Amino acid sequence: MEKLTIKDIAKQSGFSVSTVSNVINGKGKCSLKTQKKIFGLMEKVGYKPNCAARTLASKKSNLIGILFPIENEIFQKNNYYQKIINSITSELSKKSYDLVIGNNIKELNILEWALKRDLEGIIIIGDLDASKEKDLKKINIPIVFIDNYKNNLYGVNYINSDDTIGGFNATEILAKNNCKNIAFVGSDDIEVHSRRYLGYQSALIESSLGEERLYLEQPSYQGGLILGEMISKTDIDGLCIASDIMAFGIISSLLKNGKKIPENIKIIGFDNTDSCEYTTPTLSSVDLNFSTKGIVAVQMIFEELEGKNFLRNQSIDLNIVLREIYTGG
Amino acid sequence: MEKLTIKDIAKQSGFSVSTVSNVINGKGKCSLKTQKKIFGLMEKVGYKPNCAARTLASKKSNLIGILFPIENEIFQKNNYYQKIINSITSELSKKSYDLVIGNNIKELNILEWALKRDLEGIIIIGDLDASKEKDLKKINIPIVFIDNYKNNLYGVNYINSDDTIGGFNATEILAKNNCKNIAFVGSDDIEVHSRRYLGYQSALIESSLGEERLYLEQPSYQGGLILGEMISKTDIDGLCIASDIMAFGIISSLLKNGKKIPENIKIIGFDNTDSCEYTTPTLSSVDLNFSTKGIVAVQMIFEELEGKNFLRNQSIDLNIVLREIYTGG
DNA sequence: CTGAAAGCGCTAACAG
DNA sequence: CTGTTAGCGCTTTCAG
Repeated sequence: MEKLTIKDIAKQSGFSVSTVSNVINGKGKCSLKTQKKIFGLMEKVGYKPNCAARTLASKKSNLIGILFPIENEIFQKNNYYQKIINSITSELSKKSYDLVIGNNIKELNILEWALKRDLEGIIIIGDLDASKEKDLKKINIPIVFIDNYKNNLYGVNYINSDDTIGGFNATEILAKNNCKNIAFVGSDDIEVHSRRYLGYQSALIESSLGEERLYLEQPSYQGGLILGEMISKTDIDGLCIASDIMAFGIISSLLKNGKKIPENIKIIGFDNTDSCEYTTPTLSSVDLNFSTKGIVAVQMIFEELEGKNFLRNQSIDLNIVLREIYTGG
Repeated sequence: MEKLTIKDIAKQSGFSVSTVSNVINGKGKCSLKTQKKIFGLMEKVGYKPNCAARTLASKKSNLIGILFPIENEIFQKNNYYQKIINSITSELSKKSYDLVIGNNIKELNILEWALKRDLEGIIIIGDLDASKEKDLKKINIPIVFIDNYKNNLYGVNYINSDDTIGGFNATEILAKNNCKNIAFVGSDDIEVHSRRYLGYQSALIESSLGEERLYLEQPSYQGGLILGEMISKTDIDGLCIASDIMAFGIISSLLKNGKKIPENIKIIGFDNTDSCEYTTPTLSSVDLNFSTKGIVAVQMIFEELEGKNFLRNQSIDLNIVLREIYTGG
């Protein structure tokens, strides 16, 4: 564990400290020769500028913070983390930024955290306690919300899916596959579910299909089990379910009640969780493109950092992954 | 975005900078009164010491790095991230440390990363490129490997599961549930699978059950599908499968070939992925206790940092989660 | 294009 | 118990 400093590089290369610094940061103009010499030496001896010193002197920490809704079960069950984290870190690495994870979002004072770590940007997944919103206003670094549907805060960026279109498309696919009695399943508690329901409604009208059928329950596997029991006693032949987890519960109840899937009932869920591939039959589902959201979040932050910022409310296309349940087995 | 410094606190409290610093860091002895006054003021004005300055002066960055095997599919499918990250960050928050995620493990020079960020510890999940091992030797901060089974490196800590016991216990449960022809499924490529196989072998002997039956394939859903076809033509009535993902493929094939689960075949998988709860029937599985591993990793690092370190190779108990497939439905 | 010198905010001796 | 002061390693004026 050597500890080379910029002075060592200056001495060994024969240039002054400030020249080395300029070369490293691409400031001031140095001859290409000088640059090559200095970069060459740095590479050779394995020198990397110390982040703390750099941050202290320039306030550039090369650090982006991320906050997860650890108390939110839906997020926890969705393999959100790896998709988001992998895409964010790989995008950040292009400019050699690192990602710091906020300790326990409940107790964390976001403003103080941003200040003490000199964060250059913050990405927040899901909903945020209303009590923290006022903190956000005092923070003057780029902030991006992903999948937060309250988008009423001034001065921050939002990245979401167009859930209404998702509901519409899913329902339309069911209709095109000869479903005549399509029901919608969701939860009262969840904002996005109501948007998906809106899409469902439009699609019914568009397809001239009869009255709406709405089933509401807790957004859990258990909730799904309960609804599955009820639904198995109806003539419903198509289901647009706002959450895969609920869908799995419903499927379980339907199968136990002798329904055949997809012969009797065709189903499309939301979230495209990994489990969709592993159930029998496999489940078609609307993918919310977490990876893309992560990449876009980073790009937004960098753009705002570079001054070409205009705050945005961006919608990321979703796509429906069709599996057995759709194809008709 | 105010920018209070330690000087402001010193001035406002009437004490000197060093006294304030001492109070913050619990160094030297200050009267309780002084402490209360200073902490009270800090709280009141919302002052938090700047990390960069602190790190520069003391080398204490309060930062732990983590490296994920982003190229490893098995890890990606296992909801590893949230369990590990949640447990690690919550444990770190007790001492107000933060977690930094390493950019793309492939290109990352771990030593340089540790040096430039003044990391105080590193947690590495899964296998590491052999090419990076030599880097590790030059790093003199605590390093903990989780679920790396090469444990042959000197000077680092390892946290693993006792997979042999896992294989033994799973097989024993099947035997006690009247399975007479129990087969083991795994993949040649994966180190831990062979340990689980060892446990399976012992359990067969222990239960005086006939000859071993070993099925090897790619550790994927596809691999499972292939094996399921083969297995459905045999008299096997119990399966110990070293990977849930393979199990899901096998189950799919078995069901399609008219086998009833668990009536005809009882199955126990490994990893206890979320999907186990969502399949019909639900799948029993050996849980590898990722959360516990995360907590223990942090504790090991802190202990080593505090000098009470002795390098360890610690095994975390695993537990089998029994679901429908075991109960007999 | 290059060099000298003043800090960034904090810690860590070392006096008092 | 408390105050002064010299850096930590880097960036950034500002002269040359």
